[in-house]
Amino acid sequence: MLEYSAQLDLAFHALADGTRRAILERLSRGPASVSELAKPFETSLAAIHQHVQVLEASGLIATEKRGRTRECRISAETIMRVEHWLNERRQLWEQRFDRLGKLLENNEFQNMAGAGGTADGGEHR
Amino acid sequence: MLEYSAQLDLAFHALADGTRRAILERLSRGPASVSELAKPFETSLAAIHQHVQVLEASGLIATEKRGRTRECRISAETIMRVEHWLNERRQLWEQRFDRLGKLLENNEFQNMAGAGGTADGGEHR
DNA sequence: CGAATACTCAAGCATAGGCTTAAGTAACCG
DNA sequence: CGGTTACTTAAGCCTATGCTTGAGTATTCG
Repeated sequence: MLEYSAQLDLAFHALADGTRRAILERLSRGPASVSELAKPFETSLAAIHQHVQVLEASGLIATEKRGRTRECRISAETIMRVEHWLNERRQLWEQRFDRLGKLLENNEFQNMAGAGGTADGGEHR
Repeated sequence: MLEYSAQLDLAFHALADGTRRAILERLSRGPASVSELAKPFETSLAAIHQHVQVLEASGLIATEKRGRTRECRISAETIMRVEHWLNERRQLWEQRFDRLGKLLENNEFQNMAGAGGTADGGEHR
């Protein structure tokens, strides 16, 4: 199994392309074959096939060959992992922001009896 | 202002690199200068500076020059936009999955009086 | 069986990415 | 003022990406 960071590399890289995101949007509405996925685009089928391969390697989709068509469908796990990573960072940041907010509030109370304070809650480093 | 899709391109691309994600992790714990960000890595300061530029262009961080140092800090908006996009896709997918689940349940009830059905809830296309 | 369909694979090509080294440039420090 | 610090810029290099075209290969249909 790939290490966590390498998985995120693949997933974020896969998501960093508008065509691939459009494919995901299509698939979030239900499974489709490669040529169905290709229809909305002007690029070649081979190019879409390559995008599908990138998406599958990232774990964002899963595919299965049925006869001569390949059915592609969204896979939940990876998108959840990505959301989880983002969520953790954001929460860390928000916690810090809340603490900073409270600090500033306290400063304001203190400053009510003094002169205008700095705009920056200097707890840097 | 950049169009939405181009913003996502930049953000996901910025997130698709382990070094840049590590920088974000560091910054989610509080602002830092470029050389502080560079310390944990073996790469050159110039390389880290380039990563910082990519992150800033994506909107994931904001920076401000103070004297001869540049203070870098997380910026919330973009990370929230990215989470929002992922969340929407996942919800679409989950809705579909729920409907499919209910369909399969119904099939099971129907199949209790009949023979073994197909494993696939064939509502494809 | 033979044609059409639906990928699949392999080269080749142009651009973008990430890194390095080697200069700058702009504050600070003594 | 001169040296150190902290970026900043530029050039070059090598790899990775995304796309195309031109073959395959496997299925399905008449």
